[in-house]
Amino acid sequence: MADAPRKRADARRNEKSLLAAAASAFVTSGVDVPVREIAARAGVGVGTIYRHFPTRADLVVAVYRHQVEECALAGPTLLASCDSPHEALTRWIDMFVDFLVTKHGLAQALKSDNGSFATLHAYFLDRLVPVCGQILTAAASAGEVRPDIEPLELMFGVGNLCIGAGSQYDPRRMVALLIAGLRLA
Amino acid sequence: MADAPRKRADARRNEKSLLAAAASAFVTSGVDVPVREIAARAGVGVGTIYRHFPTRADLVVAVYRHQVEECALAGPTLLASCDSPHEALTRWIDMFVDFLVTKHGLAQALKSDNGSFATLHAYFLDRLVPVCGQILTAAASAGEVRPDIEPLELMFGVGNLCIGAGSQYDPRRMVALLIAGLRLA
DNA sequence: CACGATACGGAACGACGTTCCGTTTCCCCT
DNA sequence: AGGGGAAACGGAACGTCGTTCCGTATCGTG
Repeated sequence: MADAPRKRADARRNEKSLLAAAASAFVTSGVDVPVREIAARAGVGVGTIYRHFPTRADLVVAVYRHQVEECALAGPTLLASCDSPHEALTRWIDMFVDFLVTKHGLAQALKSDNGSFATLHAYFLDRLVPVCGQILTAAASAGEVRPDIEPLELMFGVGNLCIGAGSQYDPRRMVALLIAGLRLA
Repeated sequence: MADAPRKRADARRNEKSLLAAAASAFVTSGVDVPVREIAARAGVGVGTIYRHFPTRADLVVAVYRHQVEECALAGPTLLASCDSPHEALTRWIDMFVDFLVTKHGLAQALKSDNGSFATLHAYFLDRLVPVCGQILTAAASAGEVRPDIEPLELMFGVGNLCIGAGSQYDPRRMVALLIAGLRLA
């Protein structure tokens, strides 16, 4: 695993174009944008997409990896800087919500058991669930929230609330309601 | 609008087959089951489906109309028979959740702004939102829940929580959390 | 029974995801 | 420098899906 066997120059170039094209296509048409359109924007053939990113999930992960990382790192930071674990939880969840709602159909894709999204699923969860768990147990230890809620289910619940938010309700408000329900009387 | 101009016998027969086939197909493959499969199960051509049910939503509405009606009627009943409006709210929401989770992809379809689901959307909302609103205002008047939550947003929130429940969490439990968040301290 | 109205079936079309392979491009080695 | 094999490319082709359309079959009435 020492040194990665350098890929060809055109391959690296195309991968970059693809990432840029996908990022731009995602914001205008959601993560469900047709493969052909991403290919067209990047000026490559569809085959090239599949070679670099075998599943759509791989592409989505690659595009959003940076932001997911940011969200994961914010967890410990918030926990250290906030007055109470509950405040940290609220702030972190808000951050997570903001991330989800700005990406059309991302949460949608996350819940899908479509198989082709399995990678996406796994990546997001592996990275974020432990962070959420850390904050959650801190808050539970402080007696601020119920101790019987798993981070996994909380994150799925929040994710699902963000899916359909559309214009029907304010996702942050609705999620806040859910978080309020966590509180111990 | 006096008397409906009797349809042909074969047309009525096919409509029945179609409803039965769709109902059975929905439970085994979700409401996203391919049109061709419903047609095959009913022993008719695809054209026949579109003649009877111009959009998929019309078919779904027809299949589930009875259960939606039941849910709508239960609202006033619960309100009258329960000790507190909040208990009625809890019970009614539970009923709604049970209805949603047993229909794969129904909530999914409900949130979709796909256009072809507009009818479905409208029907469910027209029928259930007023009922939810009635219970909600009763509970608010009794000082049991926050008065600033609209029935529409609550129902969407609950619906979205039911969408991805899958095996990740118990939808009733998660929805209960949301309802708990409604409570006034 | 015959004839118009009504309804039927499934071929046909366009959009999409995905695969596959003939062709092009790159990069290393001599 | 330049040649050859590996790596990567592009887009045609295939299967699936929703939807439309119209020639054909069926119904029910006079």
